[in-house]
Amino acid sequence: MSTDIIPISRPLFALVDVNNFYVSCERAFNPDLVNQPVVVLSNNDGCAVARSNEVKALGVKMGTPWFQLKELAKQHGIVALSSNYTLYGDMSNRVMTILRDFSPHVEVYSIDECFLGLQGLGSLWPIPTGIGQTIRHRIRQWTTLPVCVGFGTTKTLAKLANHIAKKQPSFNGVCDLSTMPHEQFEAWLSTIEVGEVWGVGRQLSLHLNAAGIKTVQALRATPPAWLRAKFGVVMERLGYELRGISCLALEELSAPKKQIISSRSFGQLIDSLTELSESVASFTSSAAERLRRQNSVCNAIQVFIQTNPFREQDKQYSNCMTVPLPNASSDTRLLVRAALFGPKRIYRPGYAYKKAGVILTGIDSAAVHQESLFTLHGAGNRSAKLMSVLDQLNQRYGRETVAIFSVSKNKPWMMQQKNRTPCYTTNWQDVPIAYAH
DNA sequence: TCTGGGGTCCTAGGACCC
DNA sequence: TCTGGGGTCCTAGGACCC
Repeated sequence: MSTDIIPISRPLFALVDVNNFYVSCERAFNPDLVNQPVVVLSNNDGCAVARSNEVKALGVKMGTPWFQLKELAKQHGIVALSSNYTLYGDMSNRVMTILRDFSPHVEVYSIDECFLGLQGLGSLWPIPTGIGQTIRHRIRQWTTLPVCVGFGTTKTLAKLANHIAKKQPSFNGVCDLSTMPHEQFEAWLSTIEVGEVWGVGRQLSLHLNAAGIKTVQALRATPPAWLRAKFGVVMERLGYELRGISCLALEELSAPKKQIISSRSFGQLIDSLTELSESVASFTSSAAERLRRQNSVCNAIQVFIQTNPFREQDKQYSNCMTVPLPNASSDTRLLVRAALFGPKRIYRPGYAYKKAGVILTGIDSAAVHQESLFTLHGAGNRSAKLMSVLDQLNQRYGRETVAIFSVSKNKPWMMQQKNRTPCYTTNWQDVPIAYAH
């Protein structure tokens, strides 16, 4: 069979990935950075979250704290830049827009990665590497960004192909595993460590290695049923995907988020409740903005605070609390007001806080599989009932002793002296601080 | 002394991704 | 001195139901 015609029925995926994305974005607007060793730093200039090839060649790992790099930076003239996420988001949109010209089936996987579904487009793009080079050329020309393209009959294989395209200069940025002769295919897989496979992280690598599975080829040769028995359904799926049986579909419609997190490490340690509350208010309002953008409502906010775990000499403390909203809402003022009960309850004086954040949960009730205390639909009955239960309890035991922390169908409440998260209470004002400990 | 089985709902925690 | 900020999915196990 000729390899340059793709049968209509055959699934084919492409993964397009921008090289060193944040660094490449910075270079687009400052050509002096080209060919220079460059890193982009995280919030507070804490860690290197993007590295140019020159920096990678120096052995700098992703996420290395900047203070550990300063000496190396001085030696090699590494340029360090603070991150500019507005810029990166804008550049990302431009790339995705260009990619939509190549296929109607697009899954934006992350800020710098995109899957294209090419099934049925064989007559339009008979040779995958051809479309790959066209994509590279056009994105380079229109945005200056360098990309690599990988093709495979499953998403996992397309990811792997992209990895090969990046590492092996001979591929010129485009690798097609779908038409590669079998011996060559196996040969490549045998050179790649199992940890490079999408979905195999540090822990799984260790366990796979212990079982004698060290290369991608070895993983591919392992019977999926055995993988399932030993590692679970996720690894089984990976096994099939590596064998060219597609288990992961293209997700063209981005589903609304099931939780929205807003959190930050502080540049300086914070010890006052006032400052903590201000941060929590600002986190909540930015999370609420994202909530409204996806047309969701939220019925519980988790607030968390913690000290700096890296300072082992300090007294450590971390705590969190889930604050319910009886009526689900996306109104910033309501959400902030509710969220502010969190720090009030869990704050302990005498600690130096390093990080805080909020998590909006119970959002988009149709998509949430676990039921929260107050759901948007039918909130009336249930929360009214709960309120009355709580009132009775409060009368009976006194307001000092009762908080509702767990609710299910046939067990409407439980008393809890010392709460664990999530702590649900319908009467924030009156639950004494001690119970939030 | 004997001490079910199948199902649901919920949570905590672990692992992974970029 | 200085150590990111988002997310997802899966599993085990407890509580509860009939």
